[in-house]
Amino acid sequence: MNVKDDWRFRGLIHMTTDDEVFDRLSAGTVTLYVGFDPTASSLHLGHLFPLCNLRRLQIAGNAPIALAGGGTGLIGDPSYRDVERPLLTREELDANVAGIREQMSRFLDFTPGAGKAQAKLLNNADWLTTIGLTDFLRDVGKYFTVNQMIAKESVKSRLDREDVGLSFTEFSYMLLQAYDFLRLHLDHGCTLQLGGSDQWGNITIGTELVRKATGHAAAGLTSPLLLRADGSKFGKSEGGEQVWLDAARTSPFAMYQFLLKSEDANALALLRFFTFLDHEVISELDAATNAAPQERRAQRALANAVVAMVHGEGAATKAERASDALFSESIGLLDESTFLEVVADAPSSTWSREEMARGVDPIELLVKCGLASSKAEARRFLDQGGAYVNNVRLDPVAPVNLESALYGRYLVVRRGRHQLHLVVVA
RNA sequence: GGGUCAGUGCCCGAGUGGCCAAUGGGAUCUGGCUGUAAACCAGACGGCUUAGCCUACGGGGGUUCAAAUCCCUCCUGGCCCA
Repeated sequence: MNVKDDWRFRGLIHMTTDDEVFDRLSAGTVTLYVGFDPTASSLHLGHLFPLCNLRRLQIAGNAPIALAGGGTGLIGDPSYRDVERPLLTREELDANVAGIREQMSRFLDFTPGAGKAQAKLLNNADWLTTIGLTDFLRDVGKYFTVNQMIAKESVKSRLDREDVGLSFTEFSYMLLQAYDFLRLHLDHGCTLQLGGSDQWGNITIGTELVRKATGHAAAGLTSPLLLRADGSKFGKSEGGEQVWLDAARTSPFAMYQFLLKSEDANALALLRFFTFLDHEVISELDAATNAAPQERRAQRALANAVVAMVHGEGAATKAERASDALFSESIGLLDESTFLEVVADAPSSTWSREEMARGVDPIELLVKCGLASSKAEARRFLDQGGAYVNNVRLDPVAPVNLESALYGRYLVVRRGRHQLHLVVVA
């Protein structure tokens, strides 16, 4: 497959420093890298986008480098951020990088079996924390003028603000990233950096450094940022939580649900970004979405493909079944074992039979289940009709007792459309 | 170091002595409509033992019957000067 055609079709290209880079990518001869922040010990859905791009290019025969920003993470990228981010300690960063390494191997081939296209995971802390200040200023700093640095959009927007400043630490960030590119070029023959469109300024300063310091050509390629219809960032679930790739943090079911609920306008783009489906299949799903959006075929295909890629086929199938059962039938019609499988991912707690038999105040119930953070909030949900037990709306003043339990011992407590909690009566 | 402006609820931002748990917008949440979307409409949005009480307007102290609002001081930040 011609890389350029594929990337065009999928809408993965925002800007490139030179178009001929695609010829080299199609030939499968490029070593390329993308950086990411190791801000947690798990990757999240947002990280999956650049990882998919690396995977695509590795499949085409190119050698991908995932660069953990263990060193730049000590500094913080000011790009399009309102305020300086908190600095992580070296220990935290090292632990995070270790956690991420395992997850990446699900998408990239780090084994020698990949031959020339073998993937690497590097940490820029290895060189950024060891280079001397004077060496850095002499070998990197001398190639750039402050004039061009403050002309970068990422810096300019911060300088224009009247309430916050830009620390020198943040200002120097772009030089550190440029130095990464130079190091990877010198040590690994890396000639291309990928990134989101917000990274354009950082990337071009890197290609410039490689050119000035070595006389070699280096390229940059950015992809569009994933945004929702309202312009907010993609990847947070309701409640503003990240959708993690770690099953212990975000269950496969929750991830499936998140993707299934994608807006129509986004689903088709996400399908292109996050799956490896053939163009014909994607085009079919485009048509299906236009013809019958309510069937959400694109969303289903997306959710299935991504969950399968991250957690395996089995997890995807289970999540799909659970989704169908929970939202399209009455829960009470399921047999007990199917029921337990469906609610397996939901948070749960065990209550004593005596307590339940006495009857539980609905306010108490919501708070104890963690579905309301205070009694005032619980009261509000109840008054607004937003609390349910086994899909039956709760009466704010009627105690809940064993009568409403399924199989005599399960209560599926729900708040709003999607927040579930399973109460097991022991 | 000097001058000056600012710090309000998740965010932005009104409020310059009582009518302030604090206008407005955004975010968020719930309900409605739908397709478990989007958009739109309605409501909620500090806490509690909820017709009441408590805690809150950067921290501390003070004036006053009464302070987010006045005074002192400290902290933090922007801008200008040195």
